[in-house]
Amino acid sequence: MEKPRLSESQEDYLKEIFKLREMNETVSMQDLARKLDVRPPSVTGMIKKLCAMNLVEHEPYKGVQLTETGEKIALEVLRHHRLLELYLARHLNYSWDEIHEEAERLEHVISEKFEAAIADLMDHPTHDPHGDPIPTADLEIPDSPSLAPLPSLKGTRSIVIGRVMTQDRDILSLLFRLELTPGQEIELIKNEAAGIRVRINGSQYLVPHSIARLIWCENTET
Amino acid sequence: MEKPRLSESQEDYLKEIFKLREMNETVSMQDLARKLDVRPPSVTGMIKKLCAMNLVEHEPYKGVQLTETGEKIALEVLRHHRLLELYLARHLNYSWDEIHEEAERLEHVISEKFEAAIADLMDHPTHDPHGDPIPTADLEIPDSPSLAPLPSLKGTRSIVIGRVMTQDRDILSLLFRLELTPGQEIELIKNEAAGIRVRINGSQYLVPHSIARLIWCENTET
DNA sequence: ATTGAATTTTAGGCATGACTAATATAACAC
DNA sequence: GTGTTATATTAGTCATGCCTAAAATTCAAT
Ligand SMILES: [Mn+2]
Ligand SMILES: [Mn+2]
Ligand SMILES: [Mn+2]
Ligand SMILES: [Mn+2]
Repeated sequence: MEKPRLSESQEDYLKEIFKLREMNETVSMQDLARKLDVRPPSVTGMIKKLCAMNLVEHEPYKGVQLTETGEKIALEVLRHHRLLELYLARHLNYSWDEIHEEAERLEHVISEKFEAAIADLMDHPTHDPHGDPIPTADLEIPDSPSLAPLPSLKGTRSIVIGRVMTQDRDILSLLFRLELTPGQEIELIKNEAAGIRVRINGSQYLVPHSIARLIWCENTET
Repeated sequence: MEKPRLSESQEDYLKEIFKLREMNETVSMQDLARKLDVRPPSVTGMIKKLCAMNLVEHEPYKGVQLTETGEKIALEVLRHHRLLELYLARHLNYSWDEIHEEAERLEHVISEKFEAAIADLMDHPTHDPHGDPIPTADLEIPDSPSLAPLPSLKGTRSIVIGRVMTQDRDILSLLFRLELTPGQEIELIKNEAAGIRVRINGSQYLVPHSIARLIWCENTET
């Protein structure tokens, strides 16, 4: 059993399969093409290779799945990514919307030593600035509070944002200005046709559904 | 005039040409092949491309030279590399012999934002842990004290190490154990056939010529 | 069951950046 | 000057990872 180091592309494929699997039941070739910003034939080719390496399994028209080994690698890359995001924010004064892009490149390039160094420095954090869980050093996903998308919450009450499900710079920068960030306590006023009305630190907003559905909150039963 | 981002390979070629030029009068295709650890035909091919991009000039059997533009890029990469080395040593607890390898990969991947962030954090340093000058943000080489290789120094006197001319991990780790690092004051005892006899912090060594010639010292005229 | 649409794969190409084997050219020693 | 050696180039391959155009397959709706 060799360990021939994967290419950046291959690492991104595995990582993306993992992330898509977290959301959807099944991961299609097209999903991958969309997320990775390549054409479908490229996905076919790469998946074929990853299959041959026993990193993924593929049932045509049914979906792609990671093998044990493939998942380990995906988690390794994800750990790099999320540790880096937090590090850039905390230690290098990156703003909320800048960290993803930089981490996307660095994740493939840092050594295990680098990973360990920043993890130590930050006291082995469990979540990144977007609320995404950071896999532990032995590649387990840390426990997270159970979360639900903002539009699914009923009643009028006070809740806490746990995670934002986007990496889009424009949306992130908007969320930041609206103080819609993980850890923030918000008051649920009313679920209206156009969006969710909330109060945050005194001021009231109507958060459009397109945005509200990206905001997942701690699901404290009333 | 486009700015199509160079590949890591191309950046390494430019950087290596610059570094070789600092030492030797002329830079041959073979020098490059050796340093970059590729075969000569690969160099021919790449140099041809870099010529077409107006980043280098090449007179066969005479040598390779950077153009203005090529040199700017080389300095940019070199700045990344040396800032990173210092950063890894200072902020992430890397040892002297580990920094080069990591910086070699990171240098191609960090953004200008990252560069500026670590430069700020370290108060715009002028030299890396090996004593190599760090090009400034506007890509000038900072003034360094005039240095000379240890074996070339005459007389018996006290001098200060300014720079070590190697990136070899084994040699670096040796130098570190012997306290032969930039900033270190050493006492020149005698230039012998086998090497240079010196006293450092009380103890005496015979530094073999193969190593001594890598140690450049501030040339304080007696 | 049939048909039309969506999904996926095949076929064929292209750019990069390496390689080996063979050839050409310059430099140098006599 | 000639011949030998070091240096450089050419020619031809290969692996990656992407692409477009076209064909195949499955799904879904009637
Ligand atoms: Mn990536
Ligand atoms: Mn994140
Ligand atoms: Mn490099
Ligand atoms: Mn250095």
